[in-house]
Amino acid sequence: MARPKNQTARRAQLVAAATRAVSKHGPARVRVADIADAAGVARGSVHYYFQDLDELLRQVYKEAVDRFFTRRMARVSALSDARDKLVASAHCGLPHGPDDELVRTLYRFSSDLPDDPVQQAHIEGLTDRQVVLYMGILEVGVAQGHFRLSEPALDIATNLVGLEDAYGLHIIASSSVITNRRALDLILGYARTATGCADLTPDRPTAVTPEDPAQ
Amino acid sequence: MARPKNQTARRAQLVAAATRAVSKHGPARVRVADIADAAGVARGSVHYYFQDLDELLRQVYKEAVDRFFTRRMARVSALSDARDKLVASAHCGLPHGPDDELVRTLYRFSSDLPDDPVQQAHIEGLTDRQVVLYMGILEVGVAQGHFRLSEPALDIATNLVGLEDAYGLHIIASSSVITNRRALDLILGYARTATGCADLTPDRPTAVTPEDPAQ
Amino acid sequence: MARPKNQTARRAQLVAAATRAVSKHGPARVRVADIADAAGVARGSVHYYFQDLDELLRQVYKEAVDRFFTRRMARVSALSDARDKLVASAHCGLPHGPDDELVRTLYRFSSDLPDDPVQQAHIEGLTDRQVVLYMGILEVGVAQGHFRLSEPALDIATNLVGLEDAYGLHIIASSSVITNRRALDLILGYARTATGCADLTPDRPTAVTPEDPAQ
Amino acid sequence: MARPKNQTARRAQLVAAATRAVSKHGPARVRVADIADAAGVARGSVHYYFQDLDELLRQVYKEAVDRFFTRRMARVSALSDARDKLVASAHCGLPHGPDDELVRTLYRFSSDLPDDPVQQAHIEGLTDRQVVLYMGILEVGVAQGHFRLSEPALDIATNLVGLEDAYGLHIIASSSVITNRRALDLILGYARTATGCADLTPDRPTAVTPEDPAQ
DNA sequence: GATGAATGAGTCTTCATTCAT
DNA sequence: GATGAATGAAGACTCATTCAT
Repeated sequence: MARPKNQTARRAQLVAAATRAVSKHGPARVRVADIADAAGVARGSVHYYFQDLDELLRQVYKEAVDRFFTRRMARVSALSDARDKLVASAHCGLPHGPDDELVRTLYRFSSDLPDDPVQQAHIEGLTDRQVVLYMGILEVGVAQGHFRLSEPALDIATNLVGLEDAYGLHIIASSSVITNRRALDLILGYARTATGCADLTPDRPTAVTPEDPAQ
Repeated sequence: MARPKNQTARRAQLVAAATRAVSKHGPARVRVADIADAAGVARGSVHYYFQDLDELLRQVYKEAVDRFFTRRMARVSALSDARDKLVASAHCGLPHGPDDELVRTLYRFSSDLPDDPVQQAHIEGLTDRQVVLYMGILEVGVAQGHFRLSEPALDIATNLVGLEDAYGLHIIASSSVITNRRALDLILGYARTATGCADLTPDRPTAVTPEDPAQ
Repeated sequence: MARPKNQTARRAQLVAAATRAVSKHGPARVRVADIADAAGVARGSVHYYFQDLDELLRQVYKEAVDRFFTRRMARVSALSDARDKLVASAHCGLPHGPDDELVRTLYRFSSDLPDDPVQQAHIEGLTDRQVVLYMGILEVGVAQGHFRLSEPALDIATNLVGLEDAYGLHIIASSSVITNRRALDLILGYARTATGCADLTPDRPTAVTPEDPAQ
Repeated sequence: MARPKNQTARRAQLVAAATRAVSKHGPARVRVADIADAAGVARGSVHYYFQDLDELLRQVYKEAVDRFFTRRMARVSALSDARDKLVASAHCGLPHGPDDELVRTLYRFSSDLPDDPVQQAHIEGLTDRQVVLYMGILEVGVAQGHFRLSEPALDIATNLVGLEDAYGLHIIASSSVITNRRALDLILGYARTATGCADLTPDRPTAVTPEDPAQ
């Protein structure tokens, strides 16, 4: 709580603006001017709150990772049936579309990590956390008697995350073949095969609010 | 043959150098100086052979895509058993390791596509071609009686390519969890499940030279 | 008394802080932030009391000159024997050491006079006043029968001031050769030669407080 | 000789231009644009030859010190009579006038040395070398029977250098009192007193070219 | 054919100054 | 009275591109 309240709010505003700007231009090409414009402030103001562009970008990345994972966790843990959990997890692991800024930003960073090992560790951590999430879901599903795994749980979980990653990139890139819906079908198709559970369908009724409007 | 012979050789040399440079710095951060240094020529020479940096980068991307796919096609079509084909395809769709310049360059581009729609079309095309390749393999496998598909061939093929993409990115990023070997296991694990064919193992004897030294 | 009392006190506080800051960074490199920090006030406050940085710096210079000369005058006029006067004057014309902020500030300005002719006049005035001071001492010494001048009084006085200037700069620059003590010896050596008075020794008993604690 | 000839020439040209610019604005206020303008080149060109402004400024300082001392050494060693040597040394240790760029640059640096200890060592070295020069002259004069020293040779030499420093600063600052001629008189006045040699006059015939046109 | 000197547009960054509170 | 958030002008530095040789 060292920072006064306004400082924090302004920084958050700039991080949000920077996220939009990175989503659009990528971390390697984004300019301070892009961020300032997106935030509606003068260029000098960016440096009033952040030492330099790198510090701001690191913050953008860190928060994107956290928000992305937090969002999923909240969605998944609100459900009890493993089948619901799995479908929900797949659903919100994928970008809504080419304009999903949060996920888009994440992908932009993924191929442009500077030599900073800290940042590289972050991305590995994100993947690991997702794998662990799916592992838990699979184990719950087995315990509930819904799933019968054809491969080790770790392998299935890893593959699910891998497919999400890959299709997410396509969705972000505005692929005409892989849309959000098609990606979900493909992932659940694999999930059905790997768990032997035919109930894993995209339109599986979800108990929670299907879309978090505040994000 | 409008271009003189030397012209062509020099351009190829520069494209090769640029590929190395992009592999290292990414297309958004690579400098003309990096490329000239990598090629062992003067800076001005780059513009003697290419209108501007963008033209060179486009060429780098185009050739990387072509070489990547050509490599796989050659490997796969040299085999006749669909099981061999599938294992070989998976094998050479993955980067050897973090230093695989060709694949690394491809991934670098994937998250940094400029607004150029032509280049965006290219990457979609690459994915499509790979999917078609796997589709063919799956159909041959069915015809040969080795495979019994649990999902539509298109879906399986798409998933296989997706997994390759995802794990390739991890390998390139020097992930400690997903190595080339682990990725191959995971992909073949899925392939076995989806085709019902237990013969799809990483060490499946390959008839061709296991490693092409020239890239 | 147009200015309210507090106003005056605050300005003095800022001038003192600015003197410290200039002593450290030099007038050309000192920043408003340095001064505000040194004074323990907010940055904006500097402009509340001074139109701009230049005005404050001019004030710093003016006061440094005045304080420097006032200090000497007080010391010298408190003594009656011309020999004591001369030794005391030499003593307090030199910086105590590299950390003598007042003199350090003066020297910092000396080589960084802006094109402002007013400020240039100030420094000439300072030198002149010192020369006049020494002239008076020499004449008193002659009258008292202690000194027998080998050159015109003006020349000796000018040379004494010149030597003080030169050695002061070395002391401020942390010279290992020219310390405060060595400088005093050299100056008095010249003074003995020029006045033919062997009594001009550094440790000549001084009747006043040897050190003014308030600056 | 690693650097090609043109590189060297261009760098020298820029150092000369930078010397002029520093002479005018001081090292703390000189801008890259000032230097580029003085050299008649574009701003970017400055960075083509020097890593950054600091590197160029360091070079300016180094060369000014060297040239200044070399000039004196040449003049002094061309004479054999110690009286001529002393007068010549004093003559060319002083700036010709307010526009003497070489000396002006030197003085500009003297009060604005950054925290760089290397540069601080340089200035001490310059003073030391000058003192040694005068020491030699004094000893020769004694040996030739012209001088009879009233103080230790080291003290006289140090004082002579001190006076030169002090008056040089005044000349540079366009003092109306201390001109080149007046400074020379004062210094030689002291020299006559300290050496007991009445022959040390400003207009002492000098055997060499009185002014080096190429500097 | 090739070079590398030279350029200047584009960016980041610093910091004096303003002003609402 | 004082503050510190916010600004924008100024300046250093980078680097793609040009061009004379």
